[in-house]
Amino acid sequence: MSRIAVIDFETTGMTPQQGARATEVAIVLLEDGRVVDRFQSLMNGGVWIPPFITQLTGIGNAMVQAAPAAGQVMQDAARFVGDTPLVAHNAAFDRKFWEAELARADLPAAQPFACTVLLSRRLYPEAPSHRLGALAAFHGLPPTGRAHRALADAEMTAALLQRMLATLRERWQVARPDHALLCALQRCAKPALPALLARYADA
DNA sequence: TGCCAGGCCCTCTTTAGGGCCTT
Repeated sequence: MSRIAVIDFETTGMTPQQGARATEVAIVLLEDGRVVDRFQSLMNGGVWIPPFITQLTGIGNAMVQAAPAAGQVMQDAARFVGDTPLVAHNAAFDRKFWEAELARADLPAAQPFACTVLLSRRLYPEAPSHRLGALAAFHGLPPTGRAHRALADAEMTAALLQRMLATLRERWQVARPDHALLCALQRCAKPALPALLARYADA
């Protein structure tokens, strides 16, 4: 059985290195490409949320102040994920917050990440944009809720990933795409793509 | 004072620069 956890953070800024903290996390668990479970929580990191972030996400200071402590949320999130490999849209961003918030909670972060932006650039070079909303429109994916809320974006990323898994099966005859293939695919040079996927294709 | 990320990709590239993508 192939398990993948799709994760999305809402935060107060672009990077923890500049003091930004997570305000919400959502995780959608896929087994063999099907959604089987979800985790979502606002989280209180004890920081002020800039107005433009509230305008962007709809997450305000009162909401976060009433939320569980960030450390408790990360403990629950880490337990939910276990050793399941992770996927995110622009994974470099979410991986930094995953690692930073877990480190604050004295928890290890050993899960490998795959990135749907990099995968999309490989699988759909014809897409006009690889932003999450643009890809949803490009593929005709149904709406999942307010954009820039963690669960809605994680659900949309999961739907995009499901579309990618279907593309791998239908266009490239890869019967059981797994996280290891996604990691190889996202870093594979374009000319080498057919050879890589041929190795994974059903004989 | 002015600026502030960073990894990846593309190309009028490779002794580099600019755009994308995430909040």
